[in-house]
Amino acid sequence: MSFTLETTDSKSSARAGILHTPHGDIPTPIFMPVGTAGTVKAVHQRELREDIDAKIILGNTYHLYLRPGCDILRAAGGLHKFNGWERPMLTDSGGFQVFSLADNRKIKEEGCTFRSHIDGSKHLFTPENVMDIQRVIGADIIMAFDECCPGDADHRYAKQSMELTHRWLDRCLTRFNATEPLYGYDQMLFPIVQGCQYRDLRIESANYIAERTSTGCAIGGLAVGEPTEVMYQMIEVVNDILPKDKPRYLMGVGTPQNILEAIMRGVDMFDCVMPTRNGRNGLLFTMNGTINIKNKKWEDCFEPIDAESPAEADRVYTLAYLHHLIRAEEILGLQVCSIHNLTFYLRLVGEARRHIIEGDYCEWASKLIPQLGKRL
RNA sequence: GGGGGAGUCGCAUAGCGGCAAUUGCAACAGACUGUAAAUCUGUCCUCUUCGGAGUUCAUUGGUUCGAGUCCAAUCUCCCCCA
Repeated sequence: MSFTLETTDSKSSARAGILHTPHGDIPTPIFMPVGTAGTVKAVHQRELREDIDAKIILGNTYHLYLRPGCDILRAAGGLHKFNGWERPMLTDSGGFQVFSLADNRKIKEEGCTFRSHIDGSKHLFTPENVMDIQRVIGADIIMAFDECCPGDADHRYAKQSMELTHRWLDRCLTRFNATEPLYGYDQMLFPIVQGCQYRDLRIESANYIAERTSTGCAIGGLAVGEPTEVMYQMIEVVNDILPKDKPRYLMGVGTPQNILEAIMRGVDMFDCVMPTRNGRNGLLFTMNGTINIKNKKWEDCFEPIDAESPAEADRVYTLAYLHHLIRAEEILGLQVCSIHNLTFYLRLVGEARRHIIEGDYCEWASKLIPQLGKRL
């Protein structure tokens, strides 16, 4: 299990590579569709494989632990067997839920206690049991348990939070190294850089993580309320320190523009709920900007959603029809929007990779970024 | 023909003397970044320099300081009995 760095752009930090996993190779830069509960919402696996051509999808430790639970996942033989996805998977550790479910949790040195959003029951997540749960889920790449620090945290809080995340990382590593994979293939553990929007903390954290990874590094705690420019600066600071021969995963980001900017700064892997969630809410991403398909202006636009798309839904259905589906709250509308957006995201990173290899990434990206931000 | 009931901002509703007027739907926009999200927010009589201003509750007239609310007549619709 390793990472092959193929090309580094001469005018930026952009890279093209291949991440090797037990369930297949992943070309980078890559976007990973989010499948929190063991399913990419509203998307069948056939479409995920054949139309979208997702190389790797995510699952979530917190959500899968609560439902269906470890007993079922273990009995199924892991999440790959349970949901039938034969390509690589990555699980987030529940660190994001420390942030997003802040009203239902309490952080302690030992770990984080959650009040289940499903039935109110209490659950303690520790670095140790989060490793154990991710062994049971069996994803190819698993994440360290961290605290995703809010973007507006003050320096004092951000420092304490980062130091806690570092101590938790050491415990994750100890447990991970003391346990064996359950299903006959290796798993990779990615540690996570924190430090909020503070340069000194990001530097400290990047160094800490760089010394402790053997597989890849994640950058967390970004796109959580701080200005976009600050996020870009933090990515630069961190990627200057992280090992060049290992993949860098920017967690939870982001818009198409964010992704191109981050690739330029040396990021290799992305995930985000944006294409699926915004898709279900009627927002389509295109190379020319975004479309709010709910808007009246699309009611009589009988053009295909995207005639050039590899996804059948994009070629077969028109914008007017999709407008109708979403207006009528038909389930197919959610499916088509999700398929469209994910196909777009995967094509975007695929194009990025091609331009990195061909040597004109910066020209291509700088021209495209302003287009992507437009509203159609 | 007789008796009873009802007319409120696109539709459906609330309203029982101090109201530009409740709620739902529809409509028109916006938000969404390691998913408590097929969710949430705003606007929704007219004009506005966003402070307000002006017209409203079938129609007309009346009572009252004040009427969507009370009274009378008219118009329309629904139900029951002949």
